[in-house]
Amino acid sequence: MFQEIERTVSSAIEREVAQQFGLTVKVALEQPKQTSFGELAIPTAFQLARQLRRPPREIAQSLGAGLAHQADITSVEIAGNGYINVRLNRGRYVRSLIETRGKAELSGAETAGKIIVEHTNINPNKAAHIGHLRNAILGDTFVRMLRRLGNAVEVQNYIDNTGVQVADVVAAFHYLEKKGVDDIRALISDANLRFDYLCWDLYARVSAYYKEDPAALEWRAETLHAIEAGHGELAELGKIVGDAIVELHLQTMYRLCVQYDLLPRESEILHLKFWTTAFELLKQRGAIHFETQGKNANCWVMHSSQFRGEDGAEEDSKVIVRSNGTVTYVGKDIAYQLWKFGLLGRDFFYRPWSSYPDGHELWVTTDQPNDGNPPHFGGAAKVFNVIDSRQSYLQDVVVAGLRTLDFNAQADASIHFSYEMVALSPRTCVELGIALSEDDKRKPYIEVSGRKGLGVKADDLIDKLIETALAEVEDRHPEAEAAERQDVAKQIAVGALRYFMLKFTRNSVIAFDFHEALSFEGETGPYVQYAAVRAGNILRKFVERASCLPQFEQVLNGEALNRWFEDEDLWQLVLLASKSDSAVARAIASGEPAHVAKYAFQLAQAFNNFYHGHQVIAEPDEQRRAVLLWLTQYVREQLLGTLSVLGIEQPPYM
RNA sequence: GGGGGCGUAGCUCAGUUGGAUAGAGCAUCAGCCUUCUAAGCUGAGGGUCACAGGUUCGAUUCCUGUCGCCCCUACCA
Repeated sequence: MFQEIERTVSSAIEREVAQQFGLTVKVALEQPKQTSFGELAIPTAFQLARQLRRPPREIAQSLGAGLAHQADITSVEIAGNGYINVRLNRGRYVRSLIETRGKAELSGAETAGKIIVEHTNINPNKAAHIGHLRNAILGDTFVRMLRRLGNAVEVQNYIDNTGVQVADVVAAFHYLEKKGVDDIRALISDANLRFDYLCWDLYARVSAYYKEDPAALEWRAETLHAIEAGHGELAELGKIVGDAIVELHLQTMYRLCVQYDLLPRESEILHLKFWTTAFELLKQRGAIHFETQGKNANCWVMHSSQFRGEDGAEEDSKVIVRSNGTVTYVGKDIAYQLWKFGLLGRDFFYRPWSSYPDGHELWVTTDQPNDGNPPHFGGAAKVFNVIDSRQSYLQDVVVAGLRTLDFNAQADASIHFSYEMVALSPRTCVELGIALSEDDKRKPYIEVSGRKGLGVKADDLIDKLIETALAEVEDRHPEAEAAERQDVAKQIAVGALRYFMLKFTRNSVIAFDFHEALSFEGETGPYVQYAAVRAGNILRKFVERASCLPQFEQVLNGEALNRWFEDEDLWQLVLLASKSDSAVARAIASGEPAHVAKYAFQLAQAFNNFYHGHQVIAEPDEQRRAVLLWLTQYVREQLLGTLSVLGIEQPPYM
């Protein structure tokens, strides 16, 4: 609704500018600094002042005059040096909110064609940690944002099941632990241990072992070769370990309401010759060269001038094919990126991996034809890769690959949706029993390291959050059934975690702190959930006592609404609540899911304010009571809609 | 050395493409539960927007320089 008005107003001003001054401008609207200035502020006069060499105030006056006759607007004022401040007709505005209730208000897809969002992408060789949570929650929320505005989105979770990290754990099982296929199968099916946790420790052990005995790195090379070839016991082990851990990762993410459409696997990129095809293309185009001397001798490399500009030094070149003939991750990623845009001329085979409880099917790539009827995957118009900012160099290489192959439009449509890492606060390290040097203690944060086994596992954190939430729930609702309390605690825990990961903007390093993450007060997910629960309680209790809600559409006409919404607090609340889609649109434009989180918090805060200032059920005036009830219901719906964009559920009680 | 990011209240962070009196949470202090649940609300204190220049009607925002911190610069990803 708000967006509609914004569009009307900005195009009206654009028309005025064209008519009066013969100029074409794009009018951006602002929110006035103070609510008393009105609902919309137009700064266009400042923009034109320079070009027209006239005082901004004068221009504003002349532009504003053209707006005044609009039915949705009650007044247009020129303020300050040249702002045009617009006040909306409150009754009309609220009336149309009541009338459009329930009708979907899609503001139009941002992109024509399919959008692929790739996120999570955890190496399937150990348990997920909090850094992976940030990736998945950021990616999943961005997907929900895009879908909310009507975009067609496909979610892919790329599985690097043939890379060095998997190879290291397989080598550890085989060479260090002397375990075979049957032993590993037994470990995976053992209900008394967590296979991904076991691999977490094993990965740290083998990494330390390599450091002490570099000759053992031969194991890695051997294993990588076997996995790439797809034959022998090492390859078999790789498959078993990878699949088992992928399933555990999916379960972890599902706890946080994160779902995927497709698991594209690196093994198929190799076995279906995706890489071979891409390799030929890259060679033909001269995108990569075979190095005969220097430190990269016998490797196929991409010269840094292609992704770093002309002055890139020779030694900054990126190895695509190693001297032993195996492909690096980047090489496979170029092939994958080409496939995402439908540029490779090849496709995967697919089979269902599993079904989510809501019936949604998750597919995985295979190298053999299968039964079943997979949807059409790939062929996107735009691709978002949710990958941490430390890998921006590699993402540049991938895009440079596309560009060298003359796929410029697709290179431009390849977006590295980057975010900063999740590190640990020194205080949290101490709590975890991690020894810190004097230098470390002075640092603002400590980087986690999978190789050192240093970090907080995702499931441990989720468990701890649930435990903390459960204590609160039991305290408040001792009468409720245990299973139900557990569900509520889980919803609160997930709300807290998702909000925590979303409240920071993407390029801010999160210094993870248990104390902060476990907080359910202030700017947190549970705060927002609590506001929604309170709104629900009012409506529920009212219905319990009065049997049903008033017929708002009949009881509340525009004239009455105009009168009741002279109350500034009520008006500001409904206005803010009506901006939820606008908030999502802005957040997509800026690429910041944090903006949606912030909006949710502000709306919850405004409602909590209202809650304290107004008695809804006890309101004696029948019409005013209807206004308050409608407002409660409307805010609740907008709050729940926003929470669902954030992937946060509403508990039945708190 | 090269590339990128950051520096805003005691702490953690927002700040809408340059705009009106720089905001929030936490922490601290002082208040508010016989009410639709206090996971809440009200109020107070707390700022040289790292520093110095520049661009202009106007700079936390853009440019240059300085200082400090972080990441990348692997035949790991």
